[in-house]
Amino acid sequence: MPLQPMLRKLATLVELSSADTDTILSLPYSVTDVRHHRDILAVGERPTFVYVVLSGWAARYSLRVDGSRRITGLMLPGDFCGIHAVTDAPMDHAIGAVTDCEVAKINKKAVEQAVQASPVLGKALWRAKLIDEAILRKWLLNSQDASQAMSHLLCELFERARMAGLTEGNRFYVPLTQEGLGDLLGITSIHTNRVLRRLQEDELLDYAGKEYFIPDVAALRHACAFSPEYLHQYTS
Amino acid sequence: MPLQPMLRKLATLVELSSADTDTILSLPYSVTDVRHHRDILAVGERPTFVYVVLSGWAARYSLRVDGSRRITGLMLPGDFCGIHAVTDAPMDHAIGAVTDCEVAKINKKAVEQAVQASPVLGKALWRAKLIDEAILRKWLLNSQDASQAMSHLLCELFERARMAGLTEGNRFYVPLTQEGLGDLLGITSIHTNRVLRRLQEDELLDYAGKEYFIPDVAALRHACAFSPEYLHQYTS
DNA sequence: CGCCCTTTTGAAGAAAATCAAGGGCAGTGG
DNA sequence: CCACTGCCCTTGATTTTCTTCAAAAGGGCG
Repeated sequence: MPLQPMLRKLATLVELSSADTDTILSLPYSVTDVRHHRDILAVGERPTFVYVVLSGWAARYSLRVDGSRRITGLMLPGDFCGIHAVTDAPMDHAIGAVTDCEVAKINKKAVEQAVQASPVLGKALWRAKLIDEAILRKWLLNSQDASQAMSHLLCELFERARMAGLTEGNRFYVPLTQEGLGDLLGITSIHTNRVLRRLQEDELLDYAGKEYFIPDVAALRHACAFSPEYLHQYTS
Repeated sequence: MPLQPMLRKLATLVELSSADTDTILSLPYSVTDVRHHRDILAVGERPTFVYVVLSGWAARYSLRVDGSRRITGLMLPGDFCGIHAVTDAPMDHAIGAVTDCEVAKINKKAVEQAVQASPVLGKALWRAKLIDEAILRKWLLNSQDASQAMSHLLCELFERARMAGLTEGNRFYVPLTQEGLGDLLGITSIHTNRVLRRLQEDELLDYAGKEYFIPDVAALRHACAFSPEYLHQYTS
């Protein structure tokens, strides 16, 4: 069942009855393959679908006048975008595939009907949006100090990858170059490199290529005051 | 009618029928006065109301371990917060009054019922949230260069103040100290001062105390690539 | 093997923080 | 009325952080 990653994600947001699960699994969808660096949604486009990442990573990003890029959001398997479709508004930023991705397109009307049938689904969409917003606030909050921002980002990505079932112990894969990480934090790739090496020296982090390893999660979290609650505002 | 600012705001988001207006005006609410620097919602609190700012400015903020503050959102008259209430999640940040404020508290259940009665209201709430998110993305995007960030912020505030009916020509009032502006941009008050003076020298901006004047809106906008679409993703 | 992309390191320069201090202005109280 | 106080704005000097420029060293893949 291809929509499995979405179900997994939704299950972290709300408690799904088997009826809700049925509603979701009966959603009509089509799966598209998107090659890395290709856009899933372009600036100015008015999405008529809700998009769910099934495999791979995608990112919200904007380009500046000088050509530099800033990533303003990341989507891991199970994450969706284009909920935005409810508003008929044009995209003020783009969403691009970071790696080759499988993406499910679900018709906006079908989503609206599903929300009618399973109100808890509407609640889940709200929660997902609020988490997106909470993440943006954290990124803004941590943007003062590159080292702290990096540590916090890695804590966040580790946690999100873990929730998506993409970790092995304290090891995980981040399919971004150091330049990509820089675009996330708003620093140059050179500075990204130095910050990473520093964390490695301090034994808060280890990495080889795009494989990352956190020797001591508590220590890394402590270094950047990371507290995971904002990622799953799930309490019911 | 005290809820006037909220109506005005909603009218920028969706087209309200007179029935919708009636639904909104019949919402039960109570008005509270909040003194400046007091919290409307504290960290950890689980809001059971939706709060609407009727007069004054409020801000979302977080405190860092070192005591410094970062403002991650601003609320002008008509703006609401605590929509968040739908999720029962505890606040991961605080909302405080920037100036003395009048705030309306509307019971969460009443809001849910109003959304049932006037679905367009639900759409408006979604739009408002999406605009909050778009603003956060812009702040992140512009956080690279203090001068550009400041110009962009002032363009945004002018536009938002204008939509709320708080401007006189190109003149408007920003009830924040330079330290407050610094907390918005993530820079020190000293640097804030230098950036403002620079804009003044360049004749992109004039100010005296908290009164700001933009001699040439197009010029200021051009300097920071400001384009207002993200503020009112209103197209229907 | 050779090429391209990415990582790594060095050195110089710009942007912003920090440290330090003076000045204006409004409110308060003698 | 004036001195005092607190808050905010302003400016200068110094230090830290990050960028820019430059170049070398891996690493995967045709």
